[in-house]
Amino acid sequence: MATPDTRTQILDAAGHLFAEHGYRGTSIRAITKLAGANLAAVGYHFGSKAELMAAVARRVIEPINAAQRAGLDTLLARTPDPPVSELVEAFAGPLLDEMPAGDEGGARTSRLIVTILSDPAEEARNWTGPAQDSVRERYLAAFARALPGLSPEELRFRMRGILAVTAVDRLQVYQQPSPGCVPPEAGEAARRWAITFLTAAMSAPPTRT
Amino acid sequence: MATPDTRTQILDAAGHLFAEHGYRGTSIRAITKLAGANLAAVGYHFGSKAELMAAVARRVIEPINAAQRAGLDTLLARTPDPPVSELVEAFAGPLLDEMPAGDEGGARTSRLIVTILSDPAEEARNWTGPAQDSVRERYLAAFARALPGLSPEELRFRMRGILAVTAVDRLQVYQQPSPGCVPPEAGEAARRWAITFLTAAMSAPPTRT
DNA sequence: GTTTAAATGAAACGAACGTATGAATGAGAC
DNA sequence: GTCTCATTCATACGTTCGTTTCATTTAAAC
Repeated sequence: MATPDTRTQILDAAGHLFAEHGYRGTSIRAITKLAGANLAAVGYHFGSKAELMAAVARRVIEPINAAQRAGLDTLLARTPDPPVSELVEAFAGPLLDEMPAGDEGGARTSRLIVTILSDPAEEARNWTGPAQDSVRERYLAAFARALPGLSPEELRFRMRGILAVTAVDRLQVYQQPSPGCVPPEAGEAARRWAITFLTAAMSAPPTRT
Repeated sequence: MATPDTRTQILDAAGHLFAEHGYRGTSIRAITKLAGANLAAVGYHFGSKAELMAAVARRVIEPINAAQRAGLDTLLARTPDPPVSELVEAFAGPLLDEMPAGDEGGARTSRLIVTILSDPAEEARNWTGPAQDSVRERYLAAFARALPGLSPEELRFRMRGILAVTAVDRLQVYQQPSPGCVPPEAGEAARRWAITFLTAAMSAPPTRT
């Protein structure tokens, strides 16, 4: 296959290294070395390390956003009031698909998203762009219709719970001790476990006040 | 009040800064400056920056572990088979208590735990010590008795879900747009929301295979 | 008062970092 | 051939980092 251009190679290398060592733990030198490019290539193609990170984040998150949006469109085309379980599937499914358990690339994507979401730097809030905000608001409205008794605040809390469960899936805690013996079908199983877990959680009756 | 000793002042300052800017985003110079101590004090009292982080992590996590352990002891003293809701309360409660929403200190603790759990560095896995492992295994066993149909793998998945929901509570996503208008009672409300959310999730029937 | 050990202070070390600069290289246009 | 412009390259700059060193201070023991 033809080797991709320098810009793409840098994006790939940065995706690997940011996921593995975090934003601050990854140097431009390490990225360009892994990409087989010159040190100055990052400045030339992206402007700065922060803008490179933003490009990496966009490349990871945009397909997820698109799939979430398409899933909701499909649901709403069928009925104006989709059930909770299908909303959960449409919202969490793309997240789980992009980071399947037991898959190396999936673990990397998951770590990358955790890196993005958990970075304390203020600028990290602008890494993802405003596109996902509109998707979230649409799901928020759909969930609000499906869960009429829920206050907006508690609903936001639960939506954040979905994000937490899907994104933090790959944190090492509670992982099987021997990483080598993760069965190959664990990816699909974990996907269904997550849907079960989240559907039950979202469907819980409102907390009585 | 008497000013605490240098060691404690450094621990306090490090707790603030690690939570706010992450491990790599915080310099020893910033810590000692905030603590009003000399730059070399970290090396003298803790040995290195990494060991300082481990001390900070232990100080935050140990009370949570102790409360989790005590809660389970209380439950098991009453009945050998506590219901799921009470197990969730005993396990997640101390986590939520140490990082109440709407409270500045709670937000800091939450961010600190996210920093610890999400740090990609390998050494971060040794920041917390082995004490919490035994607590987790005990809860794992208690949940297994309360949820007899669940496979060990799915149970581990759900336990990780508890951790995710409680720890990631404070990630900015889905936060109210205007941070000033968070009602003061939001802390206690969020606590109950989390218990509701997690109890329903843990009580879900096993995913059919 | 002298001794001793713990604690603090000021200063420096080498290394790694992000970024900027200007020359070299390459391929297509004319 | 030569001009042009996008890209790549080697190199350097200034900063900040964690750590170390060694002198100085402090306070309790004798």
